Amino acid sequence: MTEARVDGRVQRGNHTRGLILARAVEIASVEGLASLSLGRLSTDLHLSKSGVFGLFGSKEELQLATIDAATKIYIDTVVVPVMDLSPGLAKVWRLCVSWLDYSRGRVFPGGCFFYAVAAEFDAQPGRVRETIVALSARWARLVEKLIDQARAVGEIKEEVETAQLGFELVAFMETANAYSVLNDDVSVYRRSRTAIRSLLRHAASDPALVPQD
Amino acid sequence: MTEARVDGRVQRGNHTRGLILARAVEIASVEGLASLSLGRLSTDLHLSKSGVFGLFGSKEELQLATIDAATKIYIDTVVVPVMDLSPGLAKVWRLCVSWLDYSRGRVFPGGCFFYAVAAEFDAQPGRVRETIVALSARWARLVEKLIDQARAVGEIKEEVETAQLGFELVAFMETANAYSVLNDDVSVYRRSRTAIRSLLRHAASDPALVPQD
DNA sequence: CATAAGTGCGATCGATCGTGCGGTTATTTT
DNA sequence: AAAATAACCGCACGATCGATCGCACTTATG
Repeated sequence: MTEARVDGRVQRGNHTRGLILARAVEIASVEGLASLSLGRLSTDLHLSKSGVFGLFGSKEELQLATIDAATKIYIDTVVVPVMDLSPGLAKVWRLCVSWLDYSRGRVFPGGCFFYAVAAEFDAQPGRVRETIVALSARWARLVEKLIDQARAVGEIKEEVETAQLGFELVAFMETANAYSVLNDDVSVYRRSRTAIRSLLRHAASDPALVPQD
Repeated sequence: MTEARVDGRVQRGNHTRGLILARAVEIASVEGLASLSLGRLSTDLHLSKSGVFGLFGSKEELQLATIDAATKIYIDTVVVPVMDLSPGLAKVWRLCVSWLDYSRGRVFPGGCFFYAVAAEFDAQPGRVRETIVALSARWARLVEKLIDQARAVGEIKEEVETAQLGFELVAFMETANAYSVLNDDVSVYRRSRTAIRSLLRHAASDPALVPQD
């Protein structure tokens, strides 16, 4: 504990970076990563524009850092609470419910951060898009991994295609988010749960394995 | 034919507006409506910035006109070719296939125009968002109308919920577009067709009513 | 024919954008 | 103690933004 520094040079920088990114994530989820402006951030946080700029080096680095900050929040909110469950259909269901709760709870004020930035950069080459592509693939792999685990414990029929089921589950989650944000309506999350439950029941070796709630 | 004017005052304006909007929908589908700039459009089309501005009156009017132009293309491409089919499950299927073809064919270079702009403005109040909300609702009503027609001719089980099935169909279409654009991969359209076919077969009073292709 | 209306251009405006430079201050390293 | 490093600021730059003029030209309307 003797080596613990109360407030060092780098510590202070990281703290400021955290403040900036917290605001940046909010703005980006509502108005997009392109609307992130140094002037706006510096004004909101009572910092100098050059100060904000210097902490990230460029606008693109700021955007990448914002994605990184959102990813940490996303993992903590959606993934971590589910990972200690034992493998099986219920775990797949819990992950979907966790995602829908994350979207409905507006962890990011504009709904799912990644839905917003993916739609924004999906056709614009560059490091931002590459980063989003990688995160999207990572999310798909996680869903498929839990499906395969459920199959491994005999809770999913052998003939079910993992990638196909994963696609369908993700489709219901993302569309619920999109519809809910656009129409400012939370009732669509019920529809999404219904659809997901139906999907899992059809895939299950025993329909009773899918939780009710 | 005596009253045919070669190039009148209003005609000329409408022609120029058409040229501008044709470029505008391309840009907006890739970079978003916010990236539509008067300077960019005027440079691309060899016009003056004030000339472009004067034809629309404001940036917001340009954005709304762009949405309107995209809507016309969308209806002609996706909806019209399907509307003369006789009501039934096959018509629902054809509409979905038509939409997937529209997305895959990159009628707009950035994929579905409305997916892009909806994600961009879904959390930003204003006339643009209101317009998108109305168009989204119109699309959902169309899908539901065809489902109800199919039920009326006895091709869909009575217990199937129209709005629920509509949500699920739209989810598979939109997610295919999103995934395809982000990953520059067309194989996901096969997945989407498989998912939609499965949905319709489960809803059908007789599974054989759903076309193979 | 006279007048109104619309297209289109050039110039210009205030604002905002990302970026760079120089300097001050506090902290870490040598 | 000296030097190096990083945070942070004030200032200014070139570029671009949406918007507003005045003006020339063409066409529609009375």
